[in-house]
Amino acid sequence: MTNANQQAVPPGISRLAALAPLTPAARQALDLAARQARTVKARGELQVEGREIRAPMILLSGWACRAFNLADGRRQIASLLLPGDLIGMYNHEAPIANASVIALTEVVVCEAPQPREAADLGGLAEAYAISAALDQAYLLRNITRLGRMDAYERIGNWLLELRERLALAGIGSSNQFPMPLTQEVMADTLGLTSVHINRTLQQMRKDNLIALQNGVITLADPARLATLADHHPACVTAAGSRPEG
Amino acid sequence: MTNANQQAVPPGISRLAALAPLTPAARQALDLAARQARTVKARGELQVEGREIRAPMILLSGWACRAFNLADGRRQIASLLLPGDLIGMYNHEAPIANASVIALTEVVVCEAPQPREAADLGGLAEAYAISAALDQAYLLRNITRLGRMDAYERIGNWLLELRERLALAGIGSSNQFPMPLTQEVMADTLGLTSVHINRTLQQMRKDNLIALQNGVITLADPARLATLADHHPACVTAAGSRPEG
DNA sequence: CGACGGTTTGACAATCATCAAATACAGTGG
DNA sequence: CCACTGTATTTGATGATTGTCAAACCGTCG
Repeated sequence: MTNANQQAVPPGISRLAALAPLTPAARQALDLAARQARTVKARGELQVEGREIRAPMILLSGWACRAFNLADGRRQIASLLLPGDLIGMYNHEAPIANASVIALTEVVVCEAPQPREAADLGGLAEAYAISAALDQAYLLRNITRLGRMDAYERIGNWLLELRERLALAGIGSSNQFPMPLTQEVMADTLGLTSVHINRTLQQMRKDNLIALQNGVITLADPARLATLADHHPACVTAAGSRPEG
Repeated sequence: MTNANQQAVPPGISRLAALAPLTPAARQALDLAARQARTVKARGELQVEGREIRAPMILLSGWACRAFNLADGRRQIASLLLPGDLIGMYNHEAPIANASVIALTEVVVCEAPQPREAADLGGLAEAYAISAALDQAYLLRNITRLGRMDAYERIGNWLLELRERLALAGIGSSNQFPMPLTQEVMADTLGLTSVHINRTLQQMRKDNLIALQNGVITLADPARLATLADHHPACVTAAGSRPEG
């Protein structure tokens, strides 16, 4: 049963399963879809702004983003897409992509199974809905970061958010996780320049808040960082203790 | 048939009807819901961050926002809510508000009818879905504004977006619309200070791009402004020429 | 008239961007 | 194994956009 293409269970599937209890049928639909996976190299376009969306996708592994380019070359990454995130999932007819989706690392994606069939396919629709709500919550947080936080806070807050999101997909531990992004990409995500990212990261290292080795970031004192950067975990449903506290 | 509580058709209903073709039944459900309207004064809270959402609402008239407060008093308005916008509409169980929703002017809201009954209730679900997609599109744009535009561009881009959104609800004309917000609220929306908003608005007046009298803003040259501020209208569906060009 | 919220103005400070170059690092080919 | 190339990180010097603080002004309302 092990799939040659990937590890036993791609992180993306783990995340969806963690969002809502799935029936065996739903789980099977996901596994089946994941078997039809497609690999895209870093910098590849998963979705083109303004173009009609053929089918929604699940990001099984790797990092991607929704990006915008201004006329003069400035770029803003509106959100990062991590394993388990849905790409181009809309509930209306003939949806058009409202952003370009770009692979930041090599990524693996598959088509997202439609939950409509067979009485909701057991919680799949619920998982999608929770994923959508989380997506929105993180967009709102990103707006707050960009609008009202300084560079130091932005980075700190953002790192804690990454930890939280990656944890859902079973990636990383309580105080460290992979960081495959260049400082330039971080800059485009946080609305800063790569030079300023670099200097601020150095400061955070001096302050013994973070450490970075071999593409793995370590948060030395997440609690203190959370206070400094005004971070609170996202929570979108009161049902069970499902998403996380 | 005219409703004592409101004008014949509240702008919020017009917008939803403009998003997707509604069957008479759907239309009737909306009109019925609108009759149970509730008025909230400026500064009133429509939704409290972290609290469970009882029922989704439609903003029938007036302006509101989704706001965040940082520990030290800084505030960020993540998005404005205009007539026809949906408040707290999620598709999962026991949703929790991920932001505070605050009335910026006196607003009128009603409960949003559930589209699930009776075979989708004729396009109501479609209208909701398109509204959700537009909401997301505008969040992404706001992120781009905050992350990569200077004060002048932010304001210009934002004004054009307001014009576009208000037009859907039948509010304003091709080059002017009401502006009930204080410069302080504009500042919290655009990630600036009210002082800087004030100075930048003055500059835009000198440049003959905008004029402001009695709470009505006039865009003297929307095309030039669109070029300066890198603005492109939002489009979320390829179906018909529905939302707008 | 006085109080109040909002706008406007001025002087100054600070964060962050810009420009340019040096350094480190990884992969490639000789 | 070592130059070689390209990308990413780091550093320095300088300037611009925007924030901060404080006060004046203005219209409205009681």
